[in-house]
Amino acid sequence: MPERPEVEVVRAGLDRWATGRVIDQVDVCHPRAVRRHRDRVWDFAAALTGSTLRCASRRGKYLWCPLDHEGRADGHALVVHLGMSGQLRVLPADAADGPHLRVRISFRDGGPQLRFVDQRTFGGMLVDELVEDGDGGRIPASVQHIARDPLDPRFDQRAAVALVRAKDAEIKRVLLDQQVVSGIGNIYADESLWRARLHGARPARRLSARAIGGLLDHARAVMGEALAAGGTSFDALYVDVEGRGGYFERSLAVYGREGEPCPACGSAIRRSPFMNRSSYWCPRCQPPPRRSR
DNA sequence: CATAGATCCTGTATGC
DNA sequence: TGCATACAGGATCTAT
Repeated sequence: MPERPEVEVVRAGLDRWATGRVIDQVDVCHPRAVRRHRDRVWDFAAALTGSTLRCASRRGKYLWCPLDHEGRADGHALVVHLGMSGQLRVLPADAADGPHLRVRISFRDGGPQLRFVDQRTFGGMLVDELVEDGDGGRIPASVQHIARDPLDPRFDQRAAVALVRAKDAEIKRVLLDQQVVSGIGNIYADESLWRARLHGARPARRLSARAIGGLLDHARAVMGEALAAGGTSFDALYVDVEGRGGYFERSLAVYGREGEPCPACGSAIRRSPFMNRSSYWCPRCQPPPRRSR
């Protein structure tokens, strides 16, 4: 469930179900799920066993829970990225293994397990060192490079606008660059661009600061609305920790709506190839720059 | 250094 | 029915 609203829904569920629980056993069912955990000296399961999970945090699309050992912070965290198809599920210990179970975490209290399920295995988990984040907080070293998202109270919009304008690339590509602004993926990029009446192929450096500011405002608004609806779920692949989908799919204006009328002007929504997937846009509200599909 | 494109997977939907 | 192709909520590595 991969963009900021969906990841935040998962974070809240993780926080509610896992905080304060002591890990009893970790089973890695597919080694690829743990490929980013590079510390061979301290293997993934051993690093977690006996630790207590602290409250769940998030930066962009990354989640993590700091670890306590024997009642004190040990300077590490369990980090999770859902990738394209990852789920964190809270399931009773006696529930059957689903088809794409990658990691199972059991707790000392014998209560519901935390299971990482991931069809395409682009997601993963690791135990990583916590470092200073420059704002008085702590963040996993592997998440340091991720920018704040537009809904983050510490998001610096002026700085983000300047960063966007400094990029020599199409605006959609910049919007998806997690080091510039985080949390936005293919759905909310297209929805934000539509609301801002900008075509994704417009060069970022030729947009005014005002236009980029407006675009970020729309990104913030659409992701806020999506979060309130529990996120966007096209199918059972994208669910919260208790297996429930979100309802924002029916509020999407353009994403996945090729041929359907634009909610603003009625023109047929277009789809064009973009980075091995698709962009959806309205030909009248979002005129493409010349020499673009 | 910065950017565009290919790549890692597994499954479903669609067309011939 | 069988098979081939396209496509999917992402990040990262690689050529240029």
